[in-house]
Amino acid sequence: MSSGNTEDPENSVYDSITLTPATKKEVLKTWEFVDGLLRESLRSDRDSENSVSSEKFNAEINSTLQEEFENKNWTNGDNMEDLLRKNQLLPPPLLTPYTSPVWLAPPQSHTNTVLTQGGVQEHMFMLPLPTFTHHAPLHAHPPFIRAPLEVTSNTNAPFSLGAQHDHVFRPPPPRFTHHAPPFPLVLPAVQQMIIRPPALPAGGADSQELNLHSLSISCLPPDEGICCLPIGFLNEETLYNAVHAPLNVNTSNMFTHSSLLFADNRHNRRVRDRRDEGRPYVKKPPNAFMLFLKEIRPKVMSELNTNKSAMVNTVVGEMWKSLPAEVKARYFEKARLEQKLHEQQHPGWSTGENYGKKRRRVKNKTSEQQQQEQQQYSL
DNA sequence: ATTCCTTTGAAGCGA
DNA sequence: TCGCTTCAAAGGAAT
Repeated sequence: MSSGNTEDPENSVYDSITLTPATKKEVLKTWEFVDGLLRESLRSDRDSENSVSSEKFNAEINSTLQEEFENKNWTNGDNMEDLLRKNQLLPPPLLTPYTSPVWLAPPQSHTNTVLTQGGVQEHMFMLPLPTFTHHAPLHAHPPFIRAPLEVTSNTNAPFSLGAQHDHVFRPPPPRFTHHAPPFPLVLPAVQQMIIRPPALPAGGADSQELNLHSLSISCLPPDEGICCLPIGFLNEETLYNAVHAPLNVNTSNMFTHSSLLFADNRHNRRVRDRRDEGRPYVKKPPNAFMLFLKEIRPKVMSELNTNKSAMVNTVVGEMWKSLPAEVKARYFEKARLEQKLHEQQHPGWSTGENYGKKRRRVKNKTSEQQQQEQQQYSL
């Protein structure tokens, strides 16, 4: 590693790489932005409110899982396989307190047998396996820039679980590699970083919504004459407008049962194109990182005062890698639900249907290859 | 007008 | 099975 003075990050980063003082300054300033963002996020979204959010989130998750179970949408075997496939990335969905696994009693008519760490557990349905619960890592990996890096625990400032799921740790001394990304994150030594995932559900304690990416369950006020007015169809689904009956058509209140509303016209265009061919373009469900990205992007953009998504995504990517597994697990679980929902909404659909539909410019391709591709697309 | 950039994870595809 | 490619989101930048 570098022989630079790690106690003076601004001057030691790094002797082996030529960096102008301006670049160094900019990089450090950038990190201050990120640190400030995270601290502000921690301050503004604190304690009890988030606790309720977590409980709500867990309740919704458990409810959905129970429903899936009762409907036999999946089995214990499926779940175990899924957990095993994801290795240790699926500690239990419950978040606070981090002490006992979640137990869901199966319907009386079922006499399920599930495997636990200690052997066979009968007549109980457990999510997830306690094995993963107890082995969930209790420390965060410090953020790092790029491979090759040896990410080691910082014994001077061990990771600690703060209120709810705040995670405090000290980043390692700043490092550059020869493959530094365009937007390198350089972490000044001894600077403390507080990462807090967005509260779930996004609406906070008072929210009446469980916001899955592909399904927003809206609880309308019980009275006040709100009604759902069918106003058309979108991708084979009825599109409703929530209105004060019988007048006041307000397009801002539109909602639909699924995800096929896109704010970006470019994406709408793609959907339209596919529909014109007789088949709607069904997007693939988002993975865990995409859900995290979608939630935290607005805050990052706001705090960094930039609209450059590529830069923001790089920052969020570093944040994601810094999240402890038990926090990531919430997003993996949410992504799993998204996928289940997607399967139900689009039976028989596979990601292969979208494969190769996007037209990309490809670097370093021969003109012959590009010609072949163009011929393919024109078919 | 269209594609790239940039991230991680899931899945398809060809060898 | 393995390694590579594509696509999910997003919006400014590049083509």
